[in-house]
Amino acid sequence: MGRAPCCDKNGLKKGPWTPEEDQKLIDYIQLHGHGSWRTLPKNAGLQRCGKSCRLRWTNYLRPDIKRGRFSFEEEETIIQLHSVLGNKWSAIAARLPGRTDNEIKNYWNTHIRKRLLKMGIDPVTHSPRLDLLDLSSVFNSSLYTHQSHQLNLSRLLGLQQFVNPDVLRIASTLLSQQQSVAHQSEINQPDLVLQNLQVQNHQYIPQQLVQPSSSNIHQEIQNNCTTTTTTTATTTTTPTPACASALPCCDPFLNDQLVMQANLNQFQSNHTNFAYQNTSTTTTTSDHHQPNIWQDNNNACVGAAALPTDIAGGLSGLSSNCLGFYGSDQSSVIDPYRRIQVLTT
DNA sequence: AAGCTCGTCAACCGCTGTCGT
DNA sequence: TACGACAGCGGTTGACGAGCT
Repeated sequence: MGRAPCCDKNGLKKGPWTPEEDQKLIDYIQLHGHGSWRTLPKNAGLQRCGKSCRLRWTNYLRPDIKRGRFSFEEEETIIQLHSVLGNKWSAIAARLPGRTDNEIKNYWNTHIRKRLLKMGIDPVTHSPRLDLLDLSSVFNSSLYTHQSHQLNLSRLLGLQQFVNPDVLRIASTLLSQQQSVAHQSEINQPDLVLQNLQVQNHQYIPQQLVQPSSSNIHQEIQNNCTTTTTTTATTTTTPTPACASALPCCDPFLNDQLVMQANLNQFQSNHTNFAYQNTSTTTTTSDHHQPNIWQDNNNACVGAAALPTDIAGGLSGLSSNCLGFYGSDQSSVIDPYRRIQVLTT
């Protein structure tokens, strides 16, 4: 049983604010400041709870609030900050003058999050959702040489920065076992292996896709969100529960998975190589005429050009959008727009 | 024109952290 | 140290409008 809602007490009013109520609140705060929100509504002659007054003021009536659509720069900032801060909306809002946490949260959930999903990017981790990919496409393509029924181990090793190392180890073990069995029985049947690998890889986060620790913001988050325990033997840093959402993890959003799987299926049928399709694009982060990568899936593939060829080839059956977006260097993780610039100059 | 679906966003709910006693 | 009051935060809800059939 949670605490009773404060507005249920004393029959206080709920729901949308009227212009008269707004004016009362504005007048009172301009004269006296908000002081104690608990006592404010009574003093201001409002039939509202203090919580409701505070929310109305901070999210709507405050004079320094900037209203209207988010600019491209604001959107870019939100994405960058979210990649580091996670769902710390108030922390993000603190770095966007005139925007409230509520506004940013709404904008994220209704605009940005959907765009990322459409591109095959996990909006929580800001990394490609490899856990949703069909690994059979990997093993049925260039990783697995059909003629010889042998696994291309060099290419498999090239995957290690994207795939759970345990999965790779199991993959190499099982496939080598299977190769010997298949060789004996002349049966090539990787299905059981792939089923196992798919499950194993489901929760894995590629390490190089974790944000770099060089930025001040990231350092701040590390300071805020981790507890360090030192023993005589080791020093371990663990995320505090409150900050778990800010750290890369795979959330089980089933709807998201359905959306992304649909997109990945589309990508697998539409994109069979990593060649950058739009090399004429030249852009800078300060150029207001730069193409909006959220609106163009092909533009989001630019990072793939920088992938090592063995990896790119090995992943030819995977979503080029997923891998291309962040590429393989750290800068692209924190700033996808700068990534475009780097690759096109 | 009516009904339906979907997107948007203001507002609410409940939990957590902080501070004073 | 324990407890209560309060402020703030993040997730969720629901009203409303636009677009579609």
